[in-house]
Amino acid sequence: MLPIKNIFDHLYQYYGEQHWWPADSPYEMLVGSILTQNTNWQNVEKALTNLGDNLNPNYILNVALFELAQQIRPSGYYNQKAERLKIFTSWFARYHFDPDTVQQMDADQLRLELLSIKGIGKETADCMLIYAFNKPFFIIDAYTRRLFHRLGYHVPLNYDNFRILIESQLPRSVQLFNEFHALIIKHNKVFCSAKPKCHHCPLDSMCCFLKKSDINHIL
DNA sequence: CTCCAGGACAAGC
DNA sequence: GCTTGTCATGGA
Repeated sequence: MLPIKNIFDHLYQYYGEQHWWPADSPYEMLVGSILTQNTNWQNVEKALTNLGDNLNPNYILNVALFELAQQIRPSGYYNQKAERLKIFTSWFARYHFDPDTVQQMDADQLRLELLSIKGIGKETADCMLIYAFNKPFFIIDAYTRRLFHRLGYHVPLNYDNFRILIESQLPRSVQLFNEFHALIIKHNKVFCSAKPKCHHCPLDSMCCFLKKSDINHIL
C-alpha cells in the first residue's frame, strides 16, 4: 500500500503550497474553526464578512447572544455557534487573547484543556492546535477518512486511533501536518465535488465517485 | 425536491 | 460503550 508520506508528496507536488489557514489573524482563525463545524466554508465566509470589524474578542464577549447569532446566521447552527464562540472566547481571555502565551503550554496539556471547553471537539481542537497554536496534531476530518478509505487503508472509527496511526507514519512536524491537511481539503474540492473530473487525479483515488451516503460507515 | 458541507453534544439503550 | 436526534443555512 502507498506509504502515507508518499500521499503527501504526490499532493504537494500536484497542488503546491496551500498557505493555510485562510485568516487575517489568529483569533479570526479560531473563530473560523468553530463556524466551519459541519458547514461549507463559503457559508463561513459570509458569517465572517457579516462580523467585519466586530471580529474581535471584546466584541464577541460583550455583544448580546441573540445579536451575535443573527450575524453568524449564514454559517448554520447559529444559536449553538454563537454560544460556542462566547464560551471559547471566555477561555481565551484567561491568556489575554494572546496566542503566544497559549503556545508556551505543554502540547498535550493544551489539547486536553481545549477539549474540556464545551463546543470544542477533537477535530476543532486539532485545527486550533495546528493553525493557531503551532502544536503538531494531525487533523482527522470527513475528507481525511474518505481519502484514506478510498486508498485502501483500514480507517479506525475512533478519532485518536486514526490520528495516531497517521502521525506514527510521519515526522512530527507542525508544518507538515499543516500542509497535509490543507492539501487533503484542496484535493477534495478539486476532485471530489459534485461533478467528477478525476481524469488526472494525482492519487488515482477516484474518491469523487463516492457519495457521502456511501461512506457513512467510516465517519 | 433531495443531498451535502473542515462536528459536537446529549439522551437513550 | 454504541446509536440516534438535534442543531440550520446556502449551494448544487
